[in-house]
Amino acid sequence: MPRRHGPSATAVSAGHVLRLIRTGEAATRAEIARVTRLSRPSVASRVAELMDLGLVTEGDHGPSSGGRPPGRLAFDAGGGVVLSAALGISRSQAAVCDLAGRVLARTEGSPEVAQGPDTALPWLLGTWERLLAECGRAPHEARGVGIGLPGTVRFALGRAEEPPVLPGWGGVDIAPLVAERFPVPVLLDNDVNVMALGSHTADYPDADDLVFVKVSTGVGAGIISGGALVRGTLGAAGEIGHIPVPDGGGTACRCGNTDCLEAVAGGPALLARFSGAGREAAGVQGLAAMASDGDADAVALVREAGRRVGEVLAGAVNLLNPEVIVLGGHLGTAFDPLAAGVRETVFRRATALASRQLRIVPNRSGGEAGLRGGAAMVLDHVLAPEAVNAAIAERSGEPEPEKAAGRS
Amino acid sequence: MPRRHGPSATAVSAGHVLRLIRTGEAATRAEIARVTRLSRPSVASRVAELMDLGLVTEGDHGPSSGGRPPGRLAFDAGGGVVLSAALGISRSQAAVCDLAGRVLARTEGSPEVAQGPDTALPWLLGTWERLLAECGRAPHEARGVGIGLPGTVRFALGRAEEPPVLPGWGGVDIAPLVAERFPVPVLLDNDVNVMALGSHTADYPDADDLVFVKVSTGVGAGIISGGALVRGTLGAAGEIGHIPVPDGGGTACRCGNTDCLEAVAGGPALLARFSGAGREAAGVQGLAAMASDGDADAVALVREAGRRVGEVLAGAVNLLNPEVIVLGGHLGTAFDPLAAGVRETVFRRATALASRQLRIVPNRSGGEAGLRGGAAMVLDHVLAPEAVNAAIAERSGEPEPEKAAGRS
DNA sequence: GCACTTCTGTAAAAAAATCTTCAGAAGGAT
DNA sequence: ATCCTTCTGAAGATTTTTTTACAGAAGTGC
Repeated sequence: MPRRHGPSATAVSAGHVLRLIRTGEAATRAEIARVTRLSRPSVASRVAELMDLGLVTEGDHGPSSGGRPPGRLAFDAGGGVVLSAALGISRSQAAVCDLAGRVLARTEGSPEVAQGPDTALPWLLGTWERLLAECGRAPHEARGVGIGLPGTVRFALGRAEEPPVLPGWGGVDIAPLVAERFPVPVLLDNDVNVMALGSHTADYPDADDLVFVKVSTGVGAGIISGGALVRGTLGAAGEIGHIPVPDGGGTACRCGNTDCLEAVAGGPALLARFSGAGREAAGVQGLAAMASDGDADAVALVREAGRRVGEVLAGAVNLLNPEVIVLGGHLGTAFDPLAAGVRETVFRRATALASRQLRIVPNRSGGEAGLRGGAAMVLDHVLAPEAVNAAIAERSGEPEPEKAAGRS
Repeated sequence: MPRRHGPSATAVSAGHVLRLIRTGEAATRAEIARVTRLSRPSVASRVAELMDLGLVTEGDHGPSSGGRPPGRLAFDAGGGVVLSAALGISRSQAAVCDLAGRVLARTEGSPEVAQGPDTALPWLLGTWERLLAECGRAPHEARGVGIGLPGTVRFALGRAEEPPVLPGWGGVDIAPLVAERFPVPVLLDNDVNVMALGSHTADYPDADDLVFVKVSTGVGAGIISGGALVRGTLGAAGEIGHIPVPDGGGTACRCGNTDCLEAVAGGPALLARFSGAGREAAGVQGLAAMASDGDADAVALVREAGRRVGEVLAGAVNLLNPEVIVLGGHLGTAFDPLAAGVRETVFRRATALASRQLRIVPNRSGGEAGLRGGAAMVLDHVLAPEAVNAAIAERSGEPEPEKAAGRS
């Protein structure tokens, strides 16, 4: 049966072919031709374009099925890099990641971030350049930048909401400042949202309904629903730290309310109770370490915190029906006691249906969740079929396809 | 400057042109050409295809800007219909809607639905045919079917989850049964989800983060985040009826738990308390009507119910940061007292940031929310650019573009 | 009333993309 | 070792799509 000419009913672009290769749906030219019903030359042309962009490489030969073995095509994770950062008051991280989202080089430290973008941004840009050199990459190889920072961030606007958690960052248009040095897409989001994205992409890719909970000094959540982040109107979605919990005992929270989850189960509250019982711990991390080591007092405290977090999460489970809840943050490193507490209340308070498929799992990315998430965020954007097609068109067409003259 | 030939960097399909016309971004051929940077003949050809499909009509002449006035293009809402249904235990509705989602003809009643699809489906199909005849439309003009039904529905699977709220409907593949009579896309979802979609599309189209709350016999919510429905793994998202409320007094709920929102603020609970105070009402609707008329006892009761609902919604606000909360359902018709109670607690318990832009508003669609939502659900699907392109390709190409022979 | 401007439609030409055909490469099977 | 099968690349032919060019239609303004 001769195929008809011209584009098929469902046009298959180079970006679409990249998706087939990335997801493993088709690994050789012949396979792509079969799956897409495109002719071999068409496939070859698209693959060549992707190779030009450095997004695809020809790997080892595949298994022969009786004839010449196919050239196995693979997504070229090394064909570029993305820059990633996780900013925080007590800790900041920066990394260079490959196109698969793997961390190639990273740094940690430098708390100058709390002094505002004027001092933090130069540090960040310089750090990225140093990290690029460290792993032998040129700055022009960067294809995108993903940044997570505390507080509510207007993803669409690319800046932090007022009032900011990080002093001085509110209302500042950060993306253009970064783009001066790295003229590529710059994406920003809330730190926990980014961690959720990282956990989803790196550790639980099949869980399209995922809630990432960060339990550290503060308590926050990043919500992924149907594979996409839930951000809310102002970017304030996932702020579970200030949901009131029953039997809070009237504990005052820094937000002005009482019985907030954070005031009851956050790091400072636990540390205060720990020292009230005559024990001492080196911060939240120390407490988590002691709980992991089996210290009875610490375990009890963390488990109780888990119960409190679980009370709020039960509501979230009923509301969102997630598939997995990931426990992250410093207290999340003491996974067993924390999860025990969470499970206790979640499975008691949530409806049978909403919790039927629910799994409560650890953050497998450890301290890299934020960095991986930043990379994943911008990779989603940069590797999307439309973006890839646009990149191909730009490479062989006019350099600047200026916007239409009509109404914006 | 001469334009270059061939497809532009961003291919603009007929489906995309339809979107421009539907959203009002471009209303004339010349305008489309300017916006898309397509040549006039290309635009004309795409417009002609859309006219062939009955999706676009040439309306009255637009205002002249010094020369021949442009032919004003408009989305042809009358170029087809969609069938919509909102099934429930005590009430079922069916409607024929135009392509703008407006209800052309509707019926209400017939509680045979509780006997399972075997008896309800024939009624539904027959009712649709009757309604089609009523508004002078042929069955083949139907382009899609959207159905909302109580309980958790697996949207992707097109059937209700076990155990079903509607007896006999669990696990039944409903879409194929409907498609036998109407060979068009058949979409199913939870009734409240569908109402949320209807409220979003018809009444609050700018609110991309919306929570629709139905307060009737049961209490449930439909969540729209970023313009898309939040469904959850099993389709159980939005089941707020069984979130435990503080100070519930140990009220037993039919689900087995205690202090569920539904057990405290649902219709039966309110009616019981009303009659306990020596008053009588004709069901939930009657109670709502009395509250709307200013009956002091009824108002107090509804307002108290609003407070209870608000306690749960405060958590949802912190979690999802919606822009609007729509109060629907029978009790929602007593909007003022209900909203007063909801506002009271929501704005006390929710964080300042999450509730800063929050509006609590009435369901403006009244009893049509479900019907409009069913139409909106399937229209989203049928009028999507890809679907439109596929329809055009099918019309002038091979009738059955059989699937690729490769792996599924 | 007439020139001008703007918008729309048709036809021919150019460009792009696609497919088919042919030739070569590389391993497995007999 | 030779044939066969499968996969890949290159050139030519064909189709589709798009653009340019031209002609007509329908208002406005002088």
